[in-house]
Amino acid sequence: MSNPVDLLRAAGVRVTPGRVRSLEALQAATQPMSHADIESLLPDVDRVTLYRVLDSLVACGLALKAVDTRGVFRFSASGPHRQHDGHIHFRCTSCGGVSCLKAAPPPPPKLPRGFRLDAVEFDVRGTCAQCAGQSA
Amino acid sequence: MSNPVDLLRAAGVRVTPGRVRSLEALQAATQPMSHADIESLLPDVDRVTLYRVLDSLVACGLALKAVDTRGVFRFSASGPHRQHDGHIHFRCTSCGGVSCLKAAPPPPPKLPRGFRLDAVEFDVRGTCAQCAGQSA
DNA sequence: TTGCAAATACAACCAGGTTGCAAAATAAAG
DNA sequence: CTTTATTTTGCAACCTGGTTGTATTTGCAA
Repeated sequence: MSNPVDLLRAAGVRVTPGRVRSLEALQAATQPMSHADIESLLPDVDRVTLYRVLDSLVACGLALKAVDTRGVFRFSASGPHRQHDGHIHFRCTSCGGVSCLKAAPPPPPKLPRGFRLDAVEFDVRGTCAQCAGQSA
Repeated sequence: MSNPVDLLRAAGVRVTPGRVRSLEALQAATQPMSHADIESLLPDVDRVTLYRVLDSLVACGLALKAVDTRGVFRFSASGPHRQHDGHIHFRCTSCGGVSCLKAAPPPPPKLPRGFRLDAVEFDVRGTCAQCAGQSA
């Protein structure tokens, strides 16, 4: 049951063409996509509507939002099993690719009084085997 | 020898008022600062000049540039003491601010064969005490 | 002191993202 | 199948952070 319509219904939000198509696009993607990426895939969806659709998907937990190194937001479908929670990401600075490492992330540190924890992200940056081989 | 003028000279770049004052501001700061933060501290420095000054400091290794959770660039002095190396950053998803936690970062994980490590970043995201208090 | 490369100020511009509001569409009740 | 309350869409305008072009000024080395 991972088809967009059911997911949207289960999340308790209205099922609209824009949401269905955006969610399909996110699910089909192999990398987090920027607003511009998705817009070029769905040229007949209004620019502003797309911003709001993406935010609504994030709000109901069906998508994740993060900033890339240039300060641009990128969105990805957050699968039913929260598959990107609980392990470490390796980001290749050469090809931009993301690999998942098997190792478990470290435990969250203690926070000062009053701080509220949402998420921890352990990002490891470097050069992946392929790119390292090519430059050698 | 950590005064701005000497640092700039040692880095082989021209010593200008804008660079000296910006570097002083970065050194005095306890957190990475956005362009807007620095601008409000140095109101008589031109906006565009400040952008170029900050980029020049990054280019010659005297400052570090990173994006916060809202996609805004933040700058910090990369002193000889590398004060932002060796501890964890907390990024507030509400105000975009960055705080330094006392805890030491976890050791880097083992990488698959052929992968080359450049840097690890342990990012903790959530709501800082100030923002949490306001929303309550 | 002079000459020139590098830095500054200012205006215009650009990209990504947000806001306000009228018109259209969803989904639930009758 | 209608009606109705509420969301969502589409469009225009707007905002913030950041960049580019260029004439003028400044740092600094000869």
